[in-house]
Amino acid sequence: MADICGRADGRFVMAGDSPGRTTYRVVQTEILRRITGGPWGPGTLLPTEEDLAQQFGCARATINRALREIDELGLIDRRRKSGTRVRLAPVRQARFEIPLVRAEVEATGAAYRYSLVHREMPDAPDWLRARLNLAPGAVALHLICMHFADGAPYQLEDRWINITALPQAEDHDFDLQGPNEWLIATVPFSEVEISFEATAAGVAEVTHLNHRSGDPVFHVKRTTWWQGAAITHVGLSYRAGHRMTARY
Amino acid sequence: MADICGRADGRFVMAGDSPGRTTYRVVQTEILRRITGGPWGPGTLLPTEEDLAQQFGCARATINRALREIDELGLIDRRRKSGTRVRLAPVRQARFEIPLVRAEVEATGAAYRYSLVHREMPDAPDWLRARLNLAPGAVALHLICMHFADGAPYQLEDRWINITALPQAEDHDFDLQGPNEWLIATVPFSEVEISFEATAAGVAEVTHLNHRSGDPVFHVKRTTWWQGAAITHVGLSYRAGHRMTARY
DNA sequence: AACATCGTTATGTCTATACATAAGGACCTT
DNA sequence: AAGGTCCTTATGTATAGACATAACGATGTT
Repeated sequence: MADICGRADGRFVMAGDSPGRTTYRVVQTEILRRITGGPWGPGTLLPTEEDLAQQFGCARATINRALREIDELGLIDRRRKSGTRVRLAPVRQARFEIPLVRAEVEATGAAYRYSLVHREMPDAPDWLRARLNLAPGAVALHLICMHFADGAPYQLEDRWINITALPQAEDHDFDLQGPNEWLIATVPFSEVEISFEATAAGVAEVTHLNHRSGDPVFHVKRTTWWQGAAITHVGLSYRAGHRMTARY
Repeated sequence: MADICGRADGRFVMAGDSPGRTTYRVVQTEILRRITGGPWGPGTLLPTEEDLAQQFGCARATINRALREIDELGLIDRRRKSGTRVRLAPVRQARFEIPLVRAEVEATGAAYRYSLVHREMPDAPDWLRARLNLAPGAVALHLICMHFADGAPYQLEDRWINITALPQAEDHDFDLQGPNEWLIATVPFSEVEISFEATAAGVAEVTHLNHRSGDPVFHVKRTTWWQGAAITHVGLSYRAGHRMTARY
């Protein structure tokens, strides 16, 4: 990496700019180093952007960008007039990528297979009507699907689709393609609420995922809106031992 | 919000700038609107930054910032020379804030209480030595703690601390303050790996969380490093019915 | 002491301009 | 057809300079 050389007068010199090493990144790295391991512990008031620009020998806009991104990480607190302060307790946040099941399976090197287990279009049950804000007596498309990894059950999908908002779904054939992939192609930019919990295996999980009744199941519920209208609600049950992992 | 008025010549006029409405935000909102509901569906090649700057009547740097942030959302794909394209399938990502248990409990309006259940300093078991990269025969500080919400069990914490890396931990009194809060104050800027899973209630969960044996438990495992050295590993078991929720 | 006013200051944003850099495409060679 | 060279183009970054805006703190008023 580009070296940063401290000098007696407090100025810094950036040297050896290897490819990919932009000024704001070098500055950012150095500031992060000072915060996380160096002289700028929690609570420290940083020099002003102008001072830092002087010290690093760059424009204030460059310092501003470096600090803005560190702010987005949750490590510092920036306020007009008061200046930039290192947070006492950094705001911890984890980012999870939510992949398609297909991608999730194929990323492990396993072969992916999909199958539609069940399809019907009953009156929407009360809990679903409440969740998707459906009219009384509305019908909804109910799909149960299985996703396999190398032939073994991987995920059970229990999906409801709002036919009023998405009438095309009624005529679509979900035998070959999972509803998720179709939905993403049809309604690409939706709002999502997702939640994770541990549930006990019921009849469906016992039948399709080879769980024993009452076994712990990693379960995801997801509701999707588009332009204010609820489109679909899905429950995903994973095979035994499933984990979600992230770093931050 | 500030209105954007389309004109016959394709130019746009920004009007009615209410407070907080900056140019790049207005531009961003309008571009997002065109992508998510308007003419720029998946696969569309957007005009160049220069063209957009012309159309919106602002500088290219402003367009650049708006597009850069949309890129970070995972909605577009930007490439030099090729230009900016709307992703066929947006990259879905959820952000979870990882709060302190105390904050988590108090956010629900409940009163928080902490208690130390158990403290010892045995030889580190093999699985822990592997995880924290400890020397053979190393000892580790083992703490079991409970977190209560309005007097009811909320979370069981089973923590191991690397005494070699953090010798202060041995002398600290964890009777009043949870190890998490102490660690955050002591080692504020650490790297973390976190994972979620569904496990079956064991003896500890039955004893402290009132689960029945084998009940599903929402379980979190977290390992923390600082400057390359593993500091601590913790397992968190939640009371029945716990959920983690996010929107994106 | 409580409160309103106002100047100062550090960050927030915007602009015009410049140069850097990745990469598509045309052209030429083998 | 396959491969290499060079030109062109759109994004990526950096800059100086300017004005906007939130908010601390001092000053004056009730």
